[in-house]
Formats: sequence, C-alpha cells, structure tokens
Amino acid sequence: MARDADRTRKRLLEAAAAEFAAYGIAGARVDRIAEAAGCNKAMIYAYFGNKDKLFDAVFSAQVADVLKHVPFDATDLPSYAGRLLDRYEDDPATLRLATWYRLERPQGAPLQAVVASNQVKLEKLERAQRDGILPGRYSPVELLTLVLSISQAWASMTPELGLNAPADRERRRHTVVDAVQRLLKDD
Amino acid sequence: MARDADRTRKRLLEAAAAEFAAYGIAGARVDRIAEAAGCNKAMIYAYFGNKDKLFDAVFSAQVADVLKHVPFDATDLPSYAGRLLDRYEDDPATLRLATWYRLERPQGAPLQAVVASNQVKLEKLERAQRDGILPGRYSPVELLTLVLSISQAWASMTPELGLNAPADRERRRHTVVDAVQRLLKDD
DNA sequence: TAGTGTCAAATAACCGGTTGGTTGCATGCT
DNA sequence: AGCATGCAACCAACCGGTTATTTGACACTA
Repeated sequence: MARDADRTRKRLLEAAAAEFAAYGIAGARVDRIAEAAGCNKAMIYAYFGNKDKLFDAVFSAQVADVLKHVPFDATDLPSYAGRLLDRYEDDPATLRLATWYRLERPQGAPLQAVVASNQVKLEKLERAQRDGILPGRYSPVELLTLVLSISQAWASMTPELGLNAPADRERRRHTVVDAVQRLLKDD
Repeated sequence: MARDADRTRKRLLEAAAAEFAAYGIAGARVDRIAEAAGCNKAMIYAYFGNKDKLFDAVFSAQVADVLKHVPFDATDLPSYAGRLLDRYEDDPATLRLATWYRLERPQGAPLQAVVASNQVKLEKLERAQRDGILPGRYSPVELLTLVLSISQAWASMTPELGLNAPADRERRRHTVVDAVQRLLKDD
C-alpha cells in the first residue's frame, strides 16, 4: 500500500465521524477510531492534535457537507424543511453530531463554519421578508429556529415515543412540510 | 450528623442530576457525584447498583417531576407549549437530561415512566380530536411530536444561532405559543 | 541518507466497582 | 436506668481494567 497522507487523514475523519456520532466526545474511543481507519493511534495526534480537535474537524466538515447537499432556500421553506428531513433520515449521524456538539462543547470558541452559515441564512430570510415572499410576523432568527426544529421533530423525540411514529417516511415528511406551510400562511 | 438513608439517597439523586445534565452518562464521574452529595462513592452502588441505573433513577424522577409541574392539557396545546418552554428555561437540566437519554441510552429497555406518560398524552389527544377540540389533520403522535419539538425550539438551537435569539423571554415564549396556535387553526 | 510516515509498546492518569471494617442508633434484657 | 446486642448507614483504601497521550524504533521513499 502506497503512502498517502491525505488518504489516511480522510479515513481517519470518516472513522471519527462514525465513532463520535455513536458515542459522543466523552464516549468515543481513540483506539476504535484508529482501528476503524486502519491506521495507528499516533496518527490522530500527528494530524489533529487531540480528541477534541479531531471532533471539531469532523463537525466542521459535516457542516460544510450539509450546506452543500441541502442548500438553503429562503423562498421555499417548506421544501427546505423536507430536504433537511431527508438528510436527517438518510444520514442520522448528521443530527447526532450536531446534538453532541451542542451538549458537550458549549464552552469552546464558536466554529467559524457554523457562524457563517447562520449569517447567510438570516440575511436571505430578511431579504425574502422585504420582498414579501415571507410574512413578517416572525423575525428571521425566529423563523429559522422554528423551521429547523420542526424538521428535526421526528429525530429529536424520545425513543419510546418513536415506537408510535408513522412507519412510512412519506407521512413523516408530509407532517413536517405541512407544518411549515401553515406557519407561513397568511391569516 | 444523624444518619438518614432517605436524605442521603435524595442528596445523591440531586447531585447526580446536576452531574449527568452537565456531562452526560459517559462523561459523568461517580466520584464527583459522591463528593457533591457529601457522601461516599460506595453509597451509590449500595443504593442504585451502578452508574447506568443511577441515571435511570435520575431521569425517571425528572419525568415524574415535569409531569407534575407541567400537567398535559390536550384541550389547550398552545398554553401547554408555553408552560413547557418556561420549564425548559427555568431548569435547563430538564432538556439536557432528556437529550443525553436519547443519545446515550437507545439500547436499554424503555423506562416505564416514559412509556406511561406518552400513553396518557396520546389518549388525551385522541379524545380531544374526537370531541372536535383538535383538528384531525395530524394523528395524535404527529401532533405531540410537533408540539414538543416546537416548545424545545430555542433550547435545541446550536449555540452560535443562540447568540441571535431574542433577548427577552416573553418574545421567545410568544413565538412558540403562536406557532402552535397556527398549527391547530382551522383552514 | 535525510525525511516522512508508521506502529508497537510504554506511561501515567483515571474510572467504575468492591471490600472490610467503623460508627451511630434502636431495641430488648437485666 | 444502664448495658449488651444487632443492624443499618457509612467510609477510606484499594483493585483491575481502561484511556488518552507519548515515545522511540523501524520502514519506506526520494
């Protein structure tokens, strides 16, 4: 096998993403990550410094990936919510990583990728309101908060309630999209 | 200092609630809990068995406490959402514990306290729908999921977005209550 | 051979859980 | 009452295993 630092880095990131999604920062095991990546533990420290920094690298990459595959469209929030739901259901790691980030890293400096992505969304929402595409009853940040939390609704409920959730995804999707539509409807 | 098993048990539960809320199950340190409770580590194992069971005890108590202080009212969901938001903002540990539970304990047997509390809510929702108090466009579990996720909206935002959140709580509360109202409004 | 990547092994700290014994209190006997 | 006895509550010290992180030797390549 040829030597390829970039390839090793990438394998490490992928393995770490799976590990962190499953166990969180405190629960993640460095040995497992190295083994899953098919390389040695020391590589983590050579490439990323330590476990926390590795998590930041994983999460920043995830933010960029979501932004790329689920572009934000302020002019059609119901559809955006539906596409977010698709992403969450196709790749549950996305939401788990974000949740762990919120729970376990509230002290660290805000990640630039996240701040920037929020700023862009808020500006687009403000413009859409000025253009009359969106109602003005909620401020941009209120709108964004509601839409995001509704699109996570199914994923953020207690497992016990999940047992009662509709089996077919199309129905869950409809619920979310319909709810966002109602929030935006004129009186 | 008189010996008092009940009192010790209670102090242990309180200390554990704070510790688990802050660090989760994997991150929680048994030694810290014992020290904060002003008693010995061995008491934890005598009273609760192990760390996981201690968490279950803490979480079950929390579920009962929320159920008691924020009674569910299927006939006035907007108000219920508002009261839930109050609870989450007054006692952030509530939601953090629930989130840790969801992330770290998806394998264990469902907690009876949670199952029962869900069952009651779903039945009340179904009755309210039959009585025409609630619209029938969403099923009970869909309705509950939407209401719960909206009431958690502000708390489940990424910290970076939280910086843009409205400073005054009354405004956040209004956003949540208003959103639930719109979901239930007749066409 | 100089430089970079790789890994097994070592290390030091840490953590969940156990053990054996001590302390205070209530009960019942003299 | 005074005292012995049994028991529940409590704790310091310890144990085996695990974890994040470092190191030093080795291998490949240019």
